[in-house]
This record gives sequence, C-alpha cells and structure tokens, in this order.
Amino acid sequence: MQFLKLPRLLMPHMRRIHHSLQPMPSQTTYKFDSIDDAVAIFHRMVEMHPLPSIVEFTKILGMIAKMRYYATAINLYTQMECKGVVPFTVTFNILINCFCHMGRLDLAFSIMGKILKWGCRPNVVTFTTLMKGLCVNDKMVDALYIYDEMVAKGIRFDDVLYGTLINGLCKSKTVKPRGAIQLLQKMEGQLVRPNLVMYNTIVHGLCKDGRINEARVLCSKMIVQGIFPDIFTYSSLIYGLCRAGQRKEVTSLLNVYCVNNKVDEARELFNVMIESGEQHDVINYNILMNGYCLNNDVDEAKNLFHMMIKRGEQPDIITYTILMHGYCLSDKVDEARRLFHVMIERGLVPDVWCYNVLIKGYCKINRVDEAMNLLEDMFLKNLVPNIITYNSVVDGLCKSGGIMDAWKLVDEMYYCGQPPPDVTTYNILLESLCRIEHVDEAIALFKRLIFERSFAPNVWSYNILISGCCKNRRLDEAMNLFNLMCFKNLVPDIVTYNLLLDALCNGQQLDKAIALLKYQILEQGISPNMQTYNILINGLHKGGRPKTAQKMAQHLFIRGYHPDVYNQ
DNA sequence: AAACGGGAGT
Repeated sequence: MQFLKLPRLLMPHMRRIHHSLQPMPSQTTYKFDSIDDAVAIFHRMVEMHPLPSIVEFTKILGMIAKMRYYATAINLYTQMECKGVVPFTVTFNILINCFCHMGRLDLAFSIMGKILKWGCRPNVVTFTTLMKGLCVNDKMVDALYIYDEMVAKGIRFDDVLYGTLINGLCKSKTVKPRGAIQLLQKMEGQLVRPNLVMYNTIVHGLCKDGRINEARVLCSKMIVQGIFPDIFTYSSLIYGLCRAGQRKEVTSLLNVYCVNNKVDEARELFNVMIESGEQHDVINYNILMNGYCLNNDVDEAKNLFHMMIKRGEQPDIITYTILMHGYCLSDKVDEARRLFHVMIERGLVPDVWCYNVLIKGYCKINRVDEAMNLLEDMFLKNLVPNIITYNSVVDGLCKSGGIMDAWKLVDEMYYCGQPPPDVTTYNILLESLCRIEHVDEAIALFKRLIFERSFAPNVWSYNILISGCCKNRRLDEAMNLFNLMCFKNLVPDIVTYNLLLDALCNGQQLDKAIALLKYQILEQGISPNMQTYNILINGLHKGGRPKTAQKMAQHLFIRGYHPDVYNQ
C-alpha cells in the first residue's frame, strides 16, 4: 500500500497554494500537425541559447500528453531536465498524468518526491490528477481511503475533484454508481455543492447499469435542488429507457408479460426535451433510433431519421451505422446495403464499424460471398479489418458449411497475425463443430489449441463444449468439463448451470438438479434467470412432481426472482 | 500558462 503515504506528503502543501514562485506567463501558442512536428520543435528548443522559458517547454509537453503520446512526453522531459531546464509544478502535473495513463501509478507517485526535491509545491491539480490516476487504474479503494483521510484532516476539495471521484466510482467495476451516490451524500456537510456534471455522471452510470428507476429518482432530487436536466441528462435517460426496454421476458410463474414498452417512454422523454426547447443534437437522435432498432422497429427509426433531417440535424456516420444495423437485425440486408451507398453519396466515409455491420448482416443470411466481397472492398479502401470483422466472417463461413474455409482463414490470422485470432474466434470454431454434432472433434480441437496455440479458454468456451456434450446425452463428460473449468479457476455462469440443470432434468435426475440449484447456484450468489426457472419447473412437471414444482416456483420467487426485480 | 469532471453504435 505504497500509495497511502501520499496524504502525509501532500497535506502540508494543500492548505495554501503558492503562486509567488511560479514562472511568468507567456502569450506564445503552438500548433502542430503531427507528433513529429511537436517533437522536432521540442528538440530545437532544447538546443537554443539561451534556453526558452520552462513555460514554453511545459506547453508543448502538455500538448503531447493531450495527443496521448505519454511515453514521448516523459522521454522529452528527461532530455529537457538534462539540459538544465528547471521544471515547475505544472510540468510535474503533466508527468503525473502521463504515468497514470500508462498504468504506472508507482512512477506517478514517485513524482511527488521529485516535486519536493525541486522545491516546488504540489497543488490541487496535482492531487486531482493522482486521484484520477487511481480511478482509471481501478484503485477506487485507495482513492476513497485517501479522500477520507484528507477530509478528516479538514482539507477542502473543489468540484473538479468531486467530479473526478464520482466519475471513477461510476466506472469502477466493483463500486458502481451506488458508491457515487454515497459520496454525493457525504458532500452535504462540505462547501462544494453537487453540480449538474456530478449528477449527470451518476445518472449516466445508473442508466448504463440498467437502473433506470434509480436514475429517475436522482433526477427528481436534482430538480428539487434547482439543478435542471440538460442535453446530457436527457440523452442518458433516453439511453437508459431504451436499454431497459430491450429485455422481453415472459415468466411461467405468474404468466406476467413484461412487454418492452420502455422505448415509448424514451420517445415521450425525447418529445418533452424537444418541446421544452432544450437543445438537441445528433447523439440524441442516434440513441433513440438505436432504441427502436434494437426493438425491431426499424421503421420508426427511419421516421426519426427523416425527422432529424427536416429539423436541420445532419445524420453522421453513426446514424447510418445504427440504421443499417437495424435493417440487418430484421434480415433486410439489401436495404442496409442501399443505405450504405446513400451514405457514401452524401459524402460520408464508411469506417470499419460500418463494414462490420454489413458483413455480419450478410453472414447471418448466409450470403458469405457478399461478406467476402465487402472484406475485399475494405482492403481496397485501406481500411484495416479488426477482430470483429474476421470473427463475423469466420462465423459466416462456418454456418454456411465452409468450415474448411473458416479454418484456412483462422490459420492465416494465426500465422500472419493481423489481427491474430482471439478466444471468440476459436469459440466460433468449437461451436460450429458442436452444432454439426462433432463433439469429439471439438474436444480434440480444444485440447490441441490449448497445447499448440496457448489458447486460453474462457467460460464461454466451456459452455460451448458442455452444451455439445449435453445435447448428445453425454452428461458425464459435461460434468468432467464443468469440474475442469472450476479447477482452472473459471467461474461458471448461469448459462453453464442452465445447461447442466437441463441435462439433469432430461436425464431424470431431478434430485441432483435441485441439489445443484440449492448448494451451488444459490450458494454462490448466482441469480437464476428466466431459463433456469423454465428448465426446473418444466422438468419437475414432466417428472411428475407438480408439488415440488410449485414449491420451487415459490422458492425462486422468494429468492428475488420475479419479473420486476429481474427487469431491474 | 497549464494540469483535473459528464452522452451514442457491431
């Protein structure tokens, strides 16, 4: 826990911020066409006599860091220091930021020592930058610890620091928006008031997590405080509602239909936004259009497309991609292709994502030849296909019976490496073998890949093989695979368990299925889903145990499996 | 002078 030394190091300097020793301001501004230009100017400056002021060097370092050439910035700094240029706090802040983005928190924190050694004083930005470094490197626990320490010492923070922490909390895998809301509550005793940016960050985080109702509650709280939603707030909520609507579930327990009516709510909100004179932009349209597309309502998406043009909003490449995707989802690939050409006629240049959507669309309707043509087209246009492009094609080839061709392509990827195959690529191959009931081949391939190509199977890989075994009534082998994956520290997911439960039910081993649910699934805190439910209830009914089925239904209901909770 | 906080798609 080397980071925890920080507060003691920083605190004496946080109370007052010194300006007296700062270099004089300068009016020079720089503009570079490329990183090479920036480096060239920097090199020239280092050779000048007398040396330019540190401010000039710092400006260029800052720009290089903005261009994300972190290692370059650090390298140039070292050269500069060797030439005898004396750095100041801003220079160090830039270095800290660079190290943080490179994932080198240790070096970032070591700059603190350097700052003191040079007789400089860390300022609020130094501290915020380090906090951000902890956040983006998923060290939220350390960040919060330092925050608490400093609050306890009576040090005040500005709104940017709170914004940084809240953003970090929302994005972290472990803490999530809940922690951000708690931080918001902690702010109540402080001088800094929550502002629109902080609320928007949390609202967005909640919406992304599918917690649309909590997002709405937070919005009302914010309005009560006199902070009113803006275009960011609306777009997050619209996005959240569209996502919430994606889940269509029917439960056999209560026969409740959770129809996806949330897109309509998203539309209502969208209309409110427009009618209230709030500004709107392409992104808002894109989000709502995507919502319609994912709900198989590409027609309504198209209507919006026309509406946005009528209202003077220029569709961008993402608008077209979303619409094309919508058409592909309902197998209208030709329509998507037509749109593709319209887009090009209107002067937009298709990117890799655009091609990926079309390629995947053609593969899905078994027109792999068209997909291959598009792949050729990409090369002609100097677009570099990515792993998603290749995986779509590999999948398409497998599904249209060209497993040998798929293999050839994967080998090319493996030996030429641009990009090399990933887990998904191999999973596609394994799945295609299982689909045509060649489970033995699949398992042999699986072993060979691990041995020869250092293939690191994931949960999905095992699920594919387990599914293959189960379909062929090879329950023992499925169980072996299950044990193997546990042995390799892979955590089986609900899909794995559903496969096993289904196999157990089909093999008349109902008691084992119930034991699996009781002692493994629930015990490990894995939430059963819709399918788990159907498998067990149907299995018990078929096995002539309606009473147990009834009890099971109640049990799962009590365990929190019911439509409302499930849809959260 | 300069470093730190918020939105979309395979």
